[in-house]
Amino acid sequence: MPTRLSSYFLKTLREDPADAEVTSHKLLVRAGYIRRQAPGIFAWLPLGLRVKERVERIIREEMAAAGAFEVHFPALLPREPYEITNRWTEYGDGIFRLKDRKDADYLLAPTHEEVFTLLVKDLYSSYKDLPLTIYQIQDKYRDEARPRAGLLRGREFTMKDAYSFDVSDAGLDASYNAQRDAYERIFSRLGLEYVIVKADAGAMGGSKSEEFLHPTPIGEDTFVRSAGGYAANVEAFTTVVPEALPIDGQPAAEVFDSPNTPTIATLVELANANHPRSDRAWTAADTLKNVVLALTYPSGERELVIIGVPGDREVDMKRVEAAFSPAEVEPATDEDFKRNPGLVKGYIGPWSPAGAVLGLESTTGIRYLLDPRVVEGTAWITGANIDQKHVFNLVAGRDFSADGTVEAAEVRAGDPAPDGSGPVELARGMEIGHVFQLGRKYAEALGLQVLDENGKLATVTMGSYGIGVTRILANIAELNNDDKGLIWPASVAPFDVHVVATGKDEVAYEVAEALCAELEAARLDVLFDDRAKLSPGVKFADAELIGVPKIVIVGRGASDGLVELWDRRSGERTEMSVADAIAAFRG
RNA sequence: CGGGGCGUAGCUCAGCUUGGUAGAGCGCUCGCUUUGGGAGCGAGAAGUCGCAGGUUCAAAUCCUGUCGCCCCGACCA
Repeated sequence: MPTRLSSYFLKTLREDPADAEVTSHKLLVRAGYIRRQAPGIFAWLPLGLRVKERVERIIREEMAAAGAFEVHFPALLPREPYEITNRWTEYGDGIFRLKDRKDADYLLAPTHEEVFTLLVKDLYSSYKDLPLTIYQIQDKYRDEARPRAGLLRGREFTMKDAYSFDVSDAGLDASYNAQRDAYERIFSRLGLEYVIVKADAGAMGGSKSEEFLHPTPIGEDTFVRSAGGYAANVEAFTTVVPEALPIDGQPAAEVFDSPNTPTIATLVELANANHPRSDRAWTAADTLKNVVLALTYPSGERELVIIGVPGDREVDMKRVEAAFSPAEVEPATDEDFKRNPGLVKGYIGPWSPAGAVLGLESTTGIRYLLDPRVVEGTAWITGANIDQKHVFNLVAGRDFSADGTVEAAEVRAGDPAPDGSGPVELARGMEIGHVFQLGRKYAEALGLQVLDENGKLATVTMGSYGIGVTRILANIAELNNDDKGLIWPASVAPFDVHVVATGKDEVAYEVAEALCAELEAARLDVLFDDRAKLSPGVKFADAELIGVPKIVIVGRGASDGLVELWDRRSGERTEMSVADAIAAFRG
């Protein structure tokens, strides 16, 4: 039986909801797919459920093809497993916590690594049982500081999360690649463009991590890519190290007076005015900016570190956070400066007439890390560690050295890709999938070991693989619409055909009824607009809003056995016989 | 947490500056007409103007506080 609109649970809205900003949110609410319950939390209506199920079906098919088994965990979990891995604490305000009647702590799971690990530990003891990949499609809960954009960043969202278990690193690679391949097939079938970017793996201690980003202006992640195929998260981008320059023959360093130079621009201006260079003017790129940061480690230990970057580049806090993770990073405070009188605020540099205050021969004991571009033989204008004095022609490797390098400077369009594939551009993307080699972190913490072929206990190595189901759905909606409404790709459309009966002639309804029966017999999901006493304009507008890609209009030609095939995407309407219409869908 | 905007009928909004009977369009109910692009006419139902205090003869409107929502940022996989 077709789904009849006259009695379906559906109300479309004529106007955009006031609380929606992005297209997918507006249209999904207007067309009756979802309703908001609380910030970032939505109810799913029949149409929405159908699309969600279709997205999930594609994922299930590809998971099965990749040899993964579906399981299902509760969203409501006890505190203990997360306590063992320290994530109860690490997640901070990011998780929903609650207590039962006995005052015991529970949480709504933000992700399920712990319980999957424990499940395998429960049941498996031998290497012969591995490899294993299991997954679930489950609602996740994260108490986001700012949910936004409807389904695109919710506090409740549906995720497919898979976990692989292997004895060997090679096995993990294979499991990882199987999931990665499955993701490529899934996104291709969904018609979602994606780029695979190297992701920062530091935070979770894993060895390898890649994100699937869907390029879109409303994306929240900035990534870089080159025409030659390089793609990376900004945090994971590595700077191309230039060739070292000869030190011999470079002029000696000179200290100069530099009062009132609060910015790099004023410093450059003053240097050009008072100490011009013969071959070319000084620019911001000739200056070395030294920034003092305070790192706070999870242990509570606090460490100052100074990073030096070319003056024409800002320090990118996201990159810095990634570089020093899991430490928290903040700018040094006035207190910090007071405790370190060797640091002259505004005039910090890796050198001093009185002896090095920064770098390897540091007298301050503060680590000094440099941007990779500051290679041996490069000359810089930088602070002299004396109030109101800077120094120029300060040569790396001759006049100063550092304790290492750090990826802290911002990435800019035009920077060379590290793999030599050309200059990069910056683009916005939204994370729709993430594959991650976790390694043995969780297995170690939770004691997941199996006997190997030598009868010795071996700690299992794991991967975790996530796809944001509801986010994918929103991205598809974001991509497939026009000013009239949604236009679903056939692979995820809530119905295969939308039959609209219209006109005052009873025959139209009879012909439409028969047509629906034929289409159903051909195993198509049919939505039948059988609403009588409703003007045609309303039905057409609803059909366009709902967005089933194939529409059949049964109206004025019905008594002659003619119907119109209406392609929602192209807008094209073709009149044909009922038999031809059926044949078109069968073919 | 910082910045901005908004809370009035089921929905989208006007009214607030300058205090004086609570409004429109859509939706909903009933009747008649209408049926290829969100129909017409007529008759209706429907709101503690977010909440609390204050000023005033009188508060949707002015003042104070508070709660909530949306957006930008911070944060976040």
